[in-house]
Amino acid sequence: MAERGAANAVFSGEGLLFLTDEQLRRGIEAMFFAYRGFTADPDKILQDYAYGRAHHRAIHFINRSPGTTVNNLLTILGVTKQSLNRVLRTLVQDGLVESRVGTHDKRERHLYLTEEGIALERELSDAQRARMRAAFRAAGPEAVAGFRTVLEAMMDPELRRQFRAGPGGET
Amino acid sequence: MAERGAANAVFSGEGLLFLTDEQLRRGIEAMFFAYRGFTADPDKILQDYAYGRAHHRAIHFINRSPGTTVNNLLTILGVTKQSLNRVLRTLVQDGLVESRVGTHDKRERHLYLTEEGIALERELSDAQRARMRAAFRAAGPEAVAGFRTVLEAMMDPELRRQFRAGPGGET
DNA sequence: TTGGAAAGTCAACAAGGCTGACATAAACTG
DNA sequence: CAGTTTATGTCAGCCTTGTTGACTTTCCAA
Repeated sequence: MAERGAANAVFSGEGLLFLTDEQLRRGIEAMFFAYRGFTADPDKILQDYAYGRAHHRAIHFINRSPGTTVNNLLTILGVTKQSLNRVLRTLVQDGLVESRVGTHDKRERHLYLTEEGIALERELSDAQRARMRAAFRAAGPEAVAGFRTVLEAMMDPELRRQFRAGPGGET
Repeated sequence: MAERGAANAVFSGEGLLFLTDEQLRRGIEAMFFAYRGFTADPDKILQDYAYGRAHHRAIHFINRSPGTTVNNLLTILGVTKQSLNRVLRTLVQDGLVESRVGTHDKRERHLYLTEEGIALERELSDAQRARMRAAFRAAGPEAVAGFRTVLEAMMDPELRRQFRAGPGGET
């Protein structure tokens, strides 16, 4: 296919970046292949525990924000409560997650990782961080900054807000 | 290029980038949230056709490499042939994909998009490219270069090879 | 020419999304 | 206080998409 000209070009101090359909297709495939690598290591570990990605996500965000409520988790994960509940139930039953009734508001359940939960979280995130660290080192600091900038720009506005707010910000 | 500082730091001309666990966690979450945005638009369109992400992936890679075989697709998609076959069957039945018996090797099926398949591919990729284009424009050319560098570094080596080879290269 | 390998298909099962309906307890509101 | 809303949990059932196992057809090499 022919490259499109001015309509899809962005000028920078260093040169011209053509946002041709072909360039964008490369970006799309890069996301697809990279995400596979991104999840590969945790997925392998999870098999040994008979858990899936859904469990990993729950464990990750409970670890990030100990004491977070079910509702907070629902917002961040973007799944239905039935879906999350199924996962949460097995994690509580297996003793990886503790669910405490709220003190302020007794309707809420505050979620914490147990010692065992923390151990699995560490095993999973060690693997994932190792790959991320290797990629960041190989790519260099400026590439990492660009990586983050583009990823942020790709998020839905509401998710971007959540992301920027960080662990403390999910009221 | 970067020098190593302390165990988790990388030095660059512009400053110190600490690869602390916290920084890496931010990178991990950025991938998670960005992938959600990345798939959001096509997912919405696919609902109208009662298709899923698996159909999108098949359509994408058949469009990228017309005449590719089922086996080629399997390698790229990283699923079992049974899983792919189910998706392919519905696409063929619905008249979006044509499957031609190989001339050279009659065991092989060569896959092509029909006119209708091309139309859906365009609708899906237009949506996905629009978001990618907006993100690339907002982030700027240097960020885009960094984005690609990090994503490549995150891929499994075999997938990275596939990615770099591009449409012509999946022998 | 025959046995194994490769490509593809069909069947059945599991994980993890989804919706809808409903229950309970706590908090809030008029 | 009565009625409503909110937070959570649960049951039932459906769909997509991953898996393994068994099978057919085709190709190729000993």
